[in-house]
Amino acid sequence: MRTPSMKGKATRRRIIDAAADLFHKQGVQATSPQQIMETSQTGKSQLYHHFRSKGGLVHEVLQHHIQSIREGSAAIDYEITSWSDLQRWFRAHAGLQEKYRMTRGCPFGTIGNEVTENDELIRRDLELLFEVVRNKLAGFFLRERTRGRLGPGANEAALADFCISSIQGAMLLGKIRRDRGTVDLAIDQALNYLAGFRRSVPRRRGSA
Amino acid sequence: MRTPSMKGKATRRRIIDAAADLFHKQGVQATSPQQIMETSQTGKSQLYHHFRSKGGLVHEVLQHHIQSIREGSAAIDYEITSWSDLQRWFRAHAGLQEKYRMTRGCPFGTIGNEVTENDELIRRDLELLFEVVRNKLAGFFLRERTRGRLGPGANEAALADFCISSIQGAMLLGKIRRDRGTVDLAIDQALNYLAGFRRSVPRRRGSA
DNA sequence: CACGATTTGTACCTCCAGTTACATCCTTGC
DNA sequence: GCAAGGATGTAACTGGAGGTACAAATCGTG
Repeated sequence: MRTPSMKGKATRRRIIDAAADLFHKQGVQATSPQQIMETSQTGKSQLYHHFRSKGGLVHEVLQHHIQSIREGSAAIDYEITSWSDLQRWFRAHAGLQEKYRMTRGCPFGTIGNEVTENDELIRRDLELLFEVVRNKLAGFFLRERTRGRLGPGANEAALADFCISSIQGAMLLGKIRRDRGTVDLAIDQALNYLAGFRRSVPRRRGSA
Repeated sequence: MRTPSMKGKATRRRIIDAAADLFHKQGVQATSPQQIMETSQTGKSQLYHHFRSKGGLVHEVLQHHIQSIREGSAAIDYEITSWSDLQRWFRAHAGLQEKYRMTRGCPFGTIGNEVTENDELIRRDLELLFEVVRNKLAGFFLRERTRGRLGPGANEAALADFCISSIQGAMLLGKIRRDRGTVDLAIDQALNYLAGFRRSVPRRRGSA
């Protein structure tokens, strides 16, 4: 495996995409090599040529997710620069879920849920993934504070975590109930809470 | 199977307890009949004598959870009659998680996350379970409103769902990070939000 | 105690997840 | 245009998940 070549990279990519979708749909445990092969139109040899094992594939899928978030090519936009962006970020999750007729949860949460005491490597991948997300959100809150648009009494990381865990809980409940209304309501409440920290910029006059 | 007898009931109970714990620990998919047999000190014949299939066992485990919640014998107390009870309810979840060294999530959420489009029966069980929980919480909020201790602008069911999804999200993130601090912070924020709806009872004077 | 029903033990079976081995076909850099 | 090694096809293997069959034991009730 010295120079990975075009065709190879394409195959590898197809496998990752297929696996990511299947993991999202039914979780890691419930997804067999067979299904991944069929969905990605590949054979067993490709699978094990490009990836050490199923666990290795999970790792690569998560790395791919992380990369997508970082470079802004993910299904959801994590570049938040305004409160309405934040709203959009929340609502995009509900939209994603609806796209799958409320039968799926969060792609990351679904995998995270399956982590056990023995999956230390996967757990760390997920930890990193959620840290990237948190940083995106916390970055926004920090900028808002800098501009005087954020009230006191909460730190940025905590607010970011609140966003993440709210959306995770909402999507889980939404999937169990197969009901978008549940998700929308939960999002409304989260936004409601966050709005409490919002400060309108004082008319430019007294500096302070 | 006309008259289930003492010994039989005990065995059945051991199996359900073992399965519930294993499902909580590692999820349904990752739990094999073998493991359930070992943990519950039973043989394969008992398993399939008392339960139709693995799916049937999952169903019975969930029914057992529902029953436990209803009759107040669950690991967590759902009888909420005061705001401090509500606080305790939240914190009990963090406590439960810590008991397992932050390696597990919520017993119900863990199963719920594994539900797919094809598990309609299990999904319904979980839907019911979460409705029972919601009713417990909503009941409290309703009583508070009746007594004039709840501000306007939110309905009881929505607040109850907010509690549930907050705790679900928090426990998932806590498990991924293996960090209780995350959970505690998330709970603080949820309580913070809820506190905004709390009204102190007006001095008993003007009726209305 | 006898009898039928319930409970348990033992053995077996099928299927497929997950993986490896190896041969063959392609790519591509020189 | 030809090696070197990357990409793919085919076959096979192991282990265990999930479940069935049936006989033996045990219970509990008249």
